[in-house]
Amino acid sequence: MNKGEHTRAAILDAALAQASESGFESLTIGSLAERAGLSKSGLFAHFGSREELQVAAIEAAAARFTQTVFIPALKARRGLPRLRALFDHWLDWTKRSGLAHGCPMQAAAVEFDDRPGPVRNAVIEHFARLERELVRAVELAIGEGHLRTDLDTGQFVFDMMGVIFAYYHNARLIKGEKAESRARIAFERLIAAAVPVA
Amino acid sequence: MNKGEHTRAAILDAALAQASESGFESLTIGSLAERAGLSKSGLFAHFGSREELQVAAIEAAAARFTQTVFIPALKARRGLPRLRALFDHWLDWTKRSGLAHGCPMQAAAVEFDDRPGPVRNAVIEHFARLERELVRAVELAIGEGHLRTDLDTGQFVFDMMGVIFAYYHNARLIKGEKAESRARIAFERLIAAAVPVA
DNA sequence: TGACAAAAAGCACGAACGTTCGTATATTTC
DNA sequence: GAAATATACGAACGTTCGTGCTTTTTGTCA
Repeated sequence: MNKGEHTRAAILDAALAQASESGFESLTIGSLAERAGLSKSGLFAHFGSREELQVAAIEAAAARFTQTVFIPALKARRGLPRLRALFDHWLDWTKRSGLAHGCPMQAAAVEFDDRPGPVRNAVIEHFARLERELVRAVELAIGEGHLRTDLDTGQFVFDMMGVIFAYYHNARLIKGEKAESRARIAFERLIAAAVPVA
Repeated sequence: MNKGEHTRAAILDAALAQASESGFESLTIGSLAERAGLSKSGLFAHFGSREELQVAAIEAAAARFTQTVFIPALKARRGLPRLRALFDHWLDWTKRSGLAHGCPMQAAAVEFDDRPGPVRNAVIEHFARLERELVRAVELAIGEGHLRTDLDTGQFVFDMMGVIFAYYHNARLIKGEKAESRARIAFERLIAAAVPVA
């Protein structure tokens, strides 16, 4: 890896940490340069603009999400076990990837949902891909006979995401200790309602 | 109402609209003054600081939420009908209260969940109150015999919030047309699992 | 209507914003 | 080792940030 690519990666690491703490809007050139131990101009040279930096940060977050949630889940047997693994890894992916202060993707989703532009497009793309992958995982579970053949896969994924969102809200804002157990209960009930009858 | 109180209310109206569009971080004195048709200093005089302005905006949003969601729901019969009314009003409260670009509370929750201070406290207080009220509504439904007596009320509220969050995510970022129908299906399934057996 | 208070504007400040530029220092390539 | 390129820096740009002070306008009420 080049020197340049290396520092660029280090910058994006710092950017993700900062976005996790205080959101993407807080991702200013100055503060990020200080955190990364670079001058403003030195950092700026790696990206053509602040917007490009934000897009790069989104993409880095997406890559890390894939690495932390999807790749490890492939080790589980396809079908329901893999779906459960996806859920498990998703629950604690921020902790596991050093972003303990919150999911940068969710922050970006809320901050940019009404601001058209490249950043918003990147966020939308990530969530669209995520949804596709989840639907596919559910379909695989159906194919394995683990879930009902008449299951509304889109609805299942919708419900699953709701559980995750509620978990993050509860765990991060309210600091509720029951957040995790409640999330697991909710997910298990989703599954219970989706398994074949008898 | 005094002139001062009147303009103060107008400022907070503008603040909520702006927070709905672009989040609380975008709530700068300058841009808000322009939107409200005041000078920076004229607006600033109504609040001692930007932070106080943000807190006031949170409280204004909370008040509007109560006005739009809770108060109208009191017209429904207590118990399950009122719970359904709460859900319905919650789903479209942003549209109904002129904040079509997103729930300012959710924006604040995500932006401030890791930034201690008065703003964060105000957000936490609102959600704590909201949760208490919801739990109470569920308990009322149990008391009326509409829901199971052994229902875990905290879990039910957790699940309900998940549905709402998934709805807002889906409707606002992805612009999914199915968001509302899926939210209703999910909520009805929550209720179906919570009604007394036979 | 005149006096006094309240409200808004005007003006200025230091700091931080994103961005550009010229220059120095590493690093790579020959 | 020399030439070429990559990488980083420091200074400065115009703008906007939040926030003080002072002055002017506007309401309010005796």
